[in-house]
Amino acid sequence: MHVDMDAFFAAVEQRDNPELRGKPVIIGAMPGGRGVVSTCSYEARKFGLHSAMPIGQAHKRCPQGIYLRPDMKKYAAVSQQVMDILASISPVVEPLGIDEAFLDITGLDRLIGTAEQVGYETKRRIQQQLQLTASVGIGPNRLIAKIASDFRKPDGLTLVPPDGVQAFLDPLPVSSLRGVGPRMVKALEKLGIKRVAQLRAWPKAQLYKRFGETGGEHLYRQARGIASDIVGEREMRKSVSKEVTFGEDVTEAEVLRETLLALAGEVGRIARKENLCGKTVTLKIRLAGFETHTKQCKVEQGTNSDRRIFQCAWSLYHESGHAGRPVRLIGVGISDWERDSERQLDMFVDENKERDLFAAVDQITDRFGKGAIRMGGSGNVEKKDEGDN
DNA sequence: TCTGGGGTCCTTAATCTA
DNA sequence: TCTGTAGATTAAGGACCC
Repeated sequence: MHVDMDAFFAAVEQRDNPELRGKPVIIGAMPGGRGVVSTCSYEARKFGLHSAMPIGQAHKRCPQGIYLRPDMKKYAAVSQQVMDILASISPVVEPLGIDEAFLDITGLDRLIGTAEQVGYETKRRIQQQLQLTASVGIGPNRLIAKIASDFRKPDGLTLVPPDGVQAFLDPLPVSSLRGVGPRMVKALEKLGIKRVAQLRAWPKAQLYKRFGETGGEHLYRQARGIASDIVGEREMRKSVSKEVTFGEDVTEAEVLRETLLALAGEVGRIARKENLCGKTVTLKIRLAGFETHTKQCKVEQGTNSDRRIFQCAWSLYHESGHAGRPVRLIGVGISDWERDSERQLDMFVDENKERDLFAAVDQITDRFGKGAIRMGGSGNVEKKDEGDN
């Protein structure tokens, strides 16, 4: 089962401010500045507004709308309440972003009822406890459940039985499928493919030829409703990053330096809070004209220090060859986490540099196991790069 | 005309390594 | 010890998602 909150940010604001109810509410950038619509109420959607629309365009179409900046702290708190309710339905909940989640509802018939009854009960609890509506999709796997929750929005419930998958998918536009965005839609349209049924008619070999092994396989499976039915925990994050778009393009090095320093501080703070040390630092810049570049460098030892992150990013900026050009956006991130065992081994080797090499090898083997080191043919000792040791 | 911020995953080309 | 090569890794860009 997939549960998706309706117009989440806007709905929370409307719930908490009765004067906003029934009105077009737009959460995102403020008109006049740079930015896009994050979420908007269904009243605003009547004017053609939608997520990711440039804020100027939105304001043109709906000048009477109420424009608000997002209050992420508040939404995160409400999100936690939603997740708690979902946890009261099933022990297996996999959050997906702030406003949606997958649930494994296998075997709940004795406890709550049929799959459909589980869906309605979930909606009822969210409505009663939080005064918010959610849309629910139920299917034999993640793909079908996810598409189904989108099928009757807002406040909808769609159940697709295993033998109804193909009939459900066939008439849908290919853009309903996961990973099919504007670019892929265009590419498929060129082949005369607009709906899932048309996609399904294409042989696997042809799809492989046009979209590569990964892309082709992905399309082939999705057109047939084949996907994983495993609901699990959320995996560990793979990167931490912060970026800002300036109100006006910036050329002065001092402003960029100060900004980068602040961003590196934010990244470092989050990494330290989550006990993560990254071995790769990435600088992102977007120049006037929306020309975007990233540049990364490796650090010998994983880091989450503000200073170190900033130093790397700042030298990357100078190496980039873009110094002096007007900058629209600047950002920095870290990734490629250092494993704990890796750090311990590095520290141990550092401490023992001056000692007899072979005595050190014995000690390392004692402490970290035989797999931790390997002797090279010319007698050099290398750190082993795989395995938990 | 305008295009945020925080992510993930894929592709491609260059480089390293067994 | 030298050399060609397959496979892995890295760096950058881009598509996509919420």
